[in-house]
Amino acid sequence: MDKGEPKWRRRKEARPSEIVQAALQVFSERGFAGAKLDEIAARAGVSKGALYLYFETKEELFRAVVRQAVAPNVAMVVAFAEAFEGSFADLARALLPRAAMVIQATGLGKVVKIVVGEGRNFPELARAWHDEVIQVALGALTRLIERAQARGEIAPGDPRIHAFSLIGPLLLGVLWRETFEPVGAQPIDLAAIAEQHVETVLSGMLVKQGEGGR
Amino acid sequence: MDKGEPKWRRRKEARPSEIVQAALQVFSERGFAGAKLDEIAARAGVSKGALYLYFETKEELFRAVVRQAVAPNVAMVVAFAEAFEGSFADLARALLPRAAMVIQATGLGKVVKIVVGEGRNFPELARAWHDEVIQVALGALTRLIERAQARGEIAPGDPRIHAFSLIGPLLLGVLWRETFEPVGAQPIDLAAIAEQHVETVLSGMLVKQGEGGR
DNA sequence: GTTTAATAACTAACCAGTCAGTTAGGAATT
DNA sequence: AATTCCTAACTGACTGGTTAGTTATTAAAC
Repeated sequence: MDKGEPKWRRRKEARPSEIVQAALQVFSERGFAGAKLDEIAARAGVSKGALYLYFETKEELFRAVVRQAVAPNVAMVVAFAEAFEGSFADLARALLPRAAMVIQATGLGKVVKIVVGEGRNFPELARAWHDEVIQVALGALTRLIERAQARGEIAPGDPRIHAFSLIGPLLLGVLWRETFEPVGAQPIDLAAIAEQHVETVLSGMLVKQGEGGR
Repeated sequence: MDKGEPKWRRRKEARPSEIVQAALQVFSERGFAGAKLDEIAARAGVSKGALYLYFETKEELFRAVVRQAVAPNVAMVVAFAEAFEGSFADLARALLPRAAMVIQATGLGKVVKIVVGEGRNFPELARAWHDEVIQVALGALTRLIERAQARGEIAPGDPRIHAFSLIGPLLLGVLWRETFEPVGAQPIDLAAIAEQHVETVLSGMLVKQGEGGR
């Protein structure tokens, strides 16, 4: 035993992002408390000890996951929305399906689940997510709604609740897929939710005739 | 040390419900994995060993919590909805605020969080919740929507997605309160969400004029 | 006196974080 | 160009604390 491959290589630069990538996977599959550092290390191709050369604690590793793997995607969607020229209705019709896609492609839904489920036991997780994701995304959407209200385009009412009205069902769809489909629930199509719900929320669920508003 | 109070009493009938009650509290506060059986036992006024006289495992105890403490409340709301005489619009206007109230009063939101967050690691949790709560509630709502569609009262489209459109924002509100308010997020009023969102979803978010549907 | 609800001390397993030791790989020396 | 030295990236066995589940024993109740 001599010449062959070395047991490991020194790759100070590449490690952190590889570890973060592996951590995203394992956190997604097992949640925060359920994720084992040994498994993260194994998937990143290093030993557990190496993790501690780059990240001080498990929580700090999770924060790094949020910052490097999640926040950029959110920023992209927000930038798209803020650069959008056209009516709010058209923006909404473009935004929801796009958000649905990004959520599925990035495994963002799984991280949401972690934060929701373990926020109570690990408040730092909830705070990091709130500051880096929610504040940014929901804040941007709320401002867009306020502007559309000022233009007389959409109905009065708390703009933040309007934002909830828009994205709530999408989130429900995400949680449905992640939580109940694996145990036998009837599958649901996220893109279909996005499409139908946008039209519902923009023009209403009631058939137009005498009825209308309250 | 003799005459005085006995160290404990045999109360075969009362124990199970007391334990379930204590378990609901502790599960709510700490999540499933985070809840310690010692703490549940302490709050129920028994030792950990006594738990195992009535429940085989931690998961079975959780199922009992769902069945005895949660399902009856859901059944009540469902019964109310199915007995309702009147338009779907009026039913929705009554149902959402009522659901919001029940959720807050019973701590149901906290259990939702557990199921969402830990369903992946403990599939039995997700299955129990799906079978005893989701199937019942969402099934009933979907049927009500189908009937309203048949009467021509509400717009065509997948009735299940319509149901998502109705309750999604409320769920988002619940998760918001439970997850982000404790770490400094701007508070939101569940009743206000219910009220505004029902009107939004029934008659639409757009101001009526040339716009309308797509 | 018998039964059994209930206890308390126990075991076995798990896992975040530590640390003493190992080895890759570049720098200095020949 | 070959050899030696040095450092820090990396390993993997270990520790300490935690907790679901078990069991030998005790005492309440009839």
